[in-house]
Amino acid sequence: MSDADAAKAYVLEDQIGFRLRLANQRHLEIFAATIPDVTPTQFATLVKLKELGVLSQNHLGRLVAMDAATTNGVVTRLRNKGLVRTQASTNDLRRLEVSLTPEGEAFITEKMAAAHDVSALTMKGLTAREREQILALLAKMAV
Amino acid sequence: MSDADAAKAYVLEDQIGFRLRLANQRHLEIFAATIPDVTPTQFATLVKLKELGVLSQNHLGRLVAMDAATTNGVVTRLRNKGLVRTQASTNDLRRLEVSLTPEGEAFITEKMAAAHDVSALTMKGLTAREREQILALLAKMAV
DNA sequence: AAATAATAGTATGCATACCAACAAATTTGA
DNA sequence: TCAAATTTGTTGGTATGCATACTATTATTT
Repeated sequence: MSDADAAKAYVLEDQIGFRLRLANQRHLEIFAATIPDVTPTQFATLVKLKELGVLSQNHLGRLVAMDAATTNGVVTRLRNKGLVRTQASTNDLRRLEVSLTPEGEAFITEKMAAAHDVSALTMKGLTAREREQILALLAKMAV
Repeated sequence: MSDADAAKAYVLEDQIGFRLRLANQRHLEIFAATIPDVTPTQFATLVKLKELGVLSQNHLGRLVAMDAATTNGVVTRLRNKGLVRTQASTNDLRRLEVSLTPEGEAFITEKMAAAHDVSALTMKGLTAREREQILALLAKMAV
């Protein structure tokens, strides 16, 4: 193979998209084993509500980086689990205000340590320095 | 906040799972804009077929890191697009042999440069050194 | 040879995740 | 003021991605 061809070789396993997908798969697996009650997206939604209190559904979705359609489904499932409640806004009749139920509050508080474990387990094979590096590089990439 | 509490702070945006999800979102967006005809998973499947020729459906799925149910759907869609064909194996009646059609061959060849562009664009904000680092760290993480 | 285990593929259900189209309400601008 | 643009939320469609359950076939073990 000439140098010109070598530069063009496409090795699937070496592509950033493929490796991101594998890393994501691993993280999802660890999350499901550690916190089986909710999904990572659902947990992220609860964390934001815990942090900021009452939020409109769309605003909440933006904070968790989900589009409106996805947010709708996530909120519905959290409501079915009794972790979240919704209420029409009086100020703006378009808005649906989402907030934690007492059960949701208790759940997120109880699972905090487990959530830390998930992050630690996902990066288990990396040194402290490497963990900082990958977090920084991912942030830089996803500007 | 005390030091003990500080050690427990859970900032959603700093978690590996959240950043992986954002990076993946960015990659999917770039891929869809650059190669709108197929998805990253479908493309990966075509790449493996181009590389190895005829493969059983399950084997193909393992090479692309998809479970059997997912692989089934991907192959069905690629077949509907005319890029892939399937044929029952004569050796092993359980097996379904998957291979590229001439259209699939032409497609994957034609889109090779674009696929390289996707990877480059996804890591656009990183230096050459940083690109190597993130690829190495992701591989190390997803052992 | 018969029973058991393992593998390949299919089908269904659930959960993201995005797009596009739509209706209702609010904000903006001429 | 009032029409246009924007925002909010919903719905339907498509595509992973996993779990589970099931059939058919092949391999292994007794």
